[in-house]
Amino acid sequence: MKTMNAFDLLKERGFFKQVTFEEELRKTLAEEKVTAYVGFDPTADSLHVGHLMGIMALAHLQRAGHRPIALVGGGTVMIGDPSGRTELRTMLSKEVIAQNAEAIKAQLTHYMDFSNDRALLVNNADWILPLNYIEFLREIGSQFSVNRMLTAECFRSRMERGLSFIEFNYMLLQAYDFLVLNRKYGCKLQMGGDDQWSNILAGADLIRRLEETTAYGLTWPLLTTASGKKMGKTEAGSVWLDPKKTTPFDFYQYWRNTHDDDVERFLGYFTFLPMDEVKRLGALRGQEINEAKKILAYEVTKLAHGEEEAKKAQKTAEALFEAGKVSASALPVTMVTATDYPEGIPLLDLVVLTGLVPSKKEARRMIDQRGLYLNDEVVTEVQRVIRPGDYPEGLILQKGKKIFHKVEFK
RNA sequence: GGAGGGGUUCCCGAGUGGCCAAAGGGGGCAGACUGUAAAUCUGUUGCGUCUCGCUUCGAAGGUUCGAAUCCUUCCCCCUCCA
Repeated sequence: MKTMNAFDLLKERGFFKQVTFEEELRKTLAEEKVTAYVGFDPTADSLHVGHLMGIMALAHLQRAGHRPIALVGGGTVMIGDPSGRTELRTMLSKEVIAQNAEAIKAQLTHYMDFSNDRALLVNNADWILPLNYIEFLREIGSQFSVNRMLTAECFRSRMERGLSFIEFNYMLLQAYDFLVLNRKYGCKLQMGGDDQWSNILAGADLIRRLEETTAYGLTWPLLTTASGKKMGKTEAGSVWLDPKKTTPFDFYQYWRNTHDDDVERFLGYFTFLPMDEVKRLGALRGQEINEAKKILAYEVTKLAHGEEEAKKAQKTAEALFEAGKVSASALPVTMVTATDYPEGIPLLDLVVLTGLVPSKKEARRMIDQRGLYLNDEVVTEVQRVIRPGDYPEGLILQKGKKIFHKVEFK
């Protein structure tokens, strides 16, 4: 089967906002195996949903026969990208960054194949940390015009608030990354969110000047949900790819609750479903679009956590919401040692213990407002005490309509 | 380095001696309505042994019966000048 041009594929799936030399890039992607990279900052020991655009862009490219490089910004993270930020980033220690990079690689392997150098993972700490300041200034710094840099959007917005010199250098380092990857691996394409546009251009320019060869840049639209919220953030914090930080069930639920207007876009970005299927699902209206949401949630969860977990999450969700049954295996569980509470444990304490609410005060409020359920029944008695033996099978606490937590006794 | 302005609860922002756990908005949470959607409406939003107590208004001291509010020192941020 003749595969589609990778450029058209990305464009069709929505990974397209700005691009350099569109036709030329398209041609290159048709004619040769292209090495392309996306950078990820190792600010935490797990990637989260906000990184998924970059991951999927690389994964789609690999499936179209090209070679992705995932660059972990272990060096640049020590500077902090000023784009879209108003504050200096806190600096992490080298050890922590190295650990994070490892964890990130493990997660990336779910999405692409790193065997036999079919995809590469590099850490820019390897070449940025040893840099010599004077040499860097002479080789790289001399190629940049401050006047021009200041016209870049990412700096302009910061001119009013102030911009530290260290942040001002971020662009040079990112450009340098691209140059290094170009020299070492023949990397010709850098991709990123649209906030990265000026940094990507800087890199492509630098390569053109020093290597006298063309390098390309492609950005995708910055991802916000239809309700204008930042992608991947919930009240509970980020939605992580690490199952220890965000359970597969919660992960599934995050996608299951996608806004109607986001469903089609998300299917394009975050699944490998063929586009005609994506369009069909996205066209569903009213109650029917729930089908599309289930498929979205299932597919995305499958990619992140594997088929088994995805099925489990889906089953749990169906049992909970459709059959109204409270049983279910994929819920987060808290174990309570009965012997620690010979008199029984006050429900208020139990709710706090599960992490459903941060304080007893809030637990009280929750009960007052009839927002807490125990095994499907509204809790009305604030002072209720759960005695050992009351629920030998364990019990399920529910906060509001959608948040469930299982408690088991031992 | 000089002059001026400012740091308030998750965020923005009012509050200049007691009526302040601190207006208002945003956000969050819960309820109603629904499709596990959106919008809308209602309630709620420091902690606890909860008609009472404790902690909070950049930090530490001080004045006072009483301080977010007054005084002292320190830290940080911004603007203008150099």
